[in-house]
Amino acid sequence: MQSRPSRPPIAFLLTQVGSHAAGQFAERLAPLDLSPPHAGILRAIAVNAGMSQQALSGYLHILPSRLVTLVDELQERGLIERRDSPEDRRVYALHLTAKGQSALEAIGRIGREHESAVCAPLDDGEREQLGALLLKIANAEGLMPGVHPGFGRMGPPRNNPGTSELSRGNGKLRRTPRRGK
Amino acid sequence: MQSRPSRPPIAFLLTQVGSHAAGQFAERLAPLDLSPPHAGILRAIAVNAGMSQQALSGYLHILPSRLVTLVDELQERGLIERRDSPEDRRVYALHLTAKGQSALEAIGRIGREHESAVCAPLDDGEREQLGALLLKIANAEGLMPGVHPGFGRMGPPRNNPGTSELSRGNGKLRRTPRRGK
DNA sequence: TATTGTTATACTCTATAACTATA
DNA sequence: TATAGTTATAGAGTATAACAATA
Repeated sequence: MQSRPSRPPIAFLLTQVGSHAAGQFAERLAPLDLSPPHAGILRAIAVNAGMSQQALSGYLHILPSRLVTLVDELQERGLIERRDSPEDRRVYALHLTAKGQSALEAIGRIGREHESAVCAPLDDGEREQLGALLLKIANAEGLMPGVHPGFGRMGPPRNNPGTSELSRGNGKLRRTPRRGK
Repeated sequence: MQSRPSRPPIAFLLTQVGSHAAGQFAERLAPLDLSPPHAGILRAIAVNAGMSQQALSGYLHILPSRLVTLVDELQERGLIERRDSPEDRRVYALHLTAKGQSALEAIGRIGREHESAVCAPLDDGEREQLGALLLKIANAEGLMPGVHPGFGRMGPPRNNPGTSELSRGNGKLRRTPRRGK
């Protein structure tokens, strides 16, 4: 009886390869000085222009409190705008700027590069197979089509923590609240 | 010309499904009050009994400073021992206890459950295919067979942060250093 | 009273530097 | 001087509570 070479469990391979792919994507995004959550936000706003931060929070499963920071960063860099919603003075309507549009296109190019790199060892038939199998699992688990994975910390190598161009930096963002009673 | 239904990019599916699988595994592990890094450490020590914390750090890509805490937690719960190394008084030789052995067996059972759950929507042939395709990518990326993915924060739902049974708790662990000059 | 965006706070993980004991 | 284990500290993500403005 010849024992077939045992393969690692599929669940383990999925976690390992998925985590690696996520890290690679974050690294490829780093030159744009954007993180995966930033990219996810830009994409969501492009698809659904004018959406509120609450809606975005629910869609991307990012907590509202964290969204404030991420949206601030994108706004400071001129990629998105917070416009006042005409009907409800509590909410912001989020929109891409022209600069945000071209950033999104750059992200698209990086995404295609990334896809090629990840799939490099597979031929066309194998890619077709793998896509179908993964989609089957994703559907069974009830995962949403455009909705990202866990963005939180599986990101890029934080080599110089705190030296990022991102992070804080405050120059009058956000609406001025109504004064007076 | 009929457009085929476009599938999400494979890289994206990998990240999404992999992250979800990792989260599920962490949840299944939670009843044992163990985290994925704990499980990885127990497994590594079982395979390579007597290894040092440095070796473990390199093997699992967990920083030595973080390993101290994780090893402390496993030792407090009687799953592993830090034995003095006879040749070099600086290093600890890490060993599983009997309790650690049975914990590892419980982890194995959970791992098999997890594997079944993840692969539930696939038949035997599809599992074979998927395993082969993932392994091809993992090899191309130079990922090590037993070596974990990014354990860091894609874990279980931290519902009551700080109320975990784990975490701190100090009752004389570790060697007493040589006194006197 | 409920909701949107926001601030404040606590905990965890990551990463680096520095320290102690030993080599 | 170099190394193993440890401690200290800073940064970033997660999560919850609370608050002001508005509904």
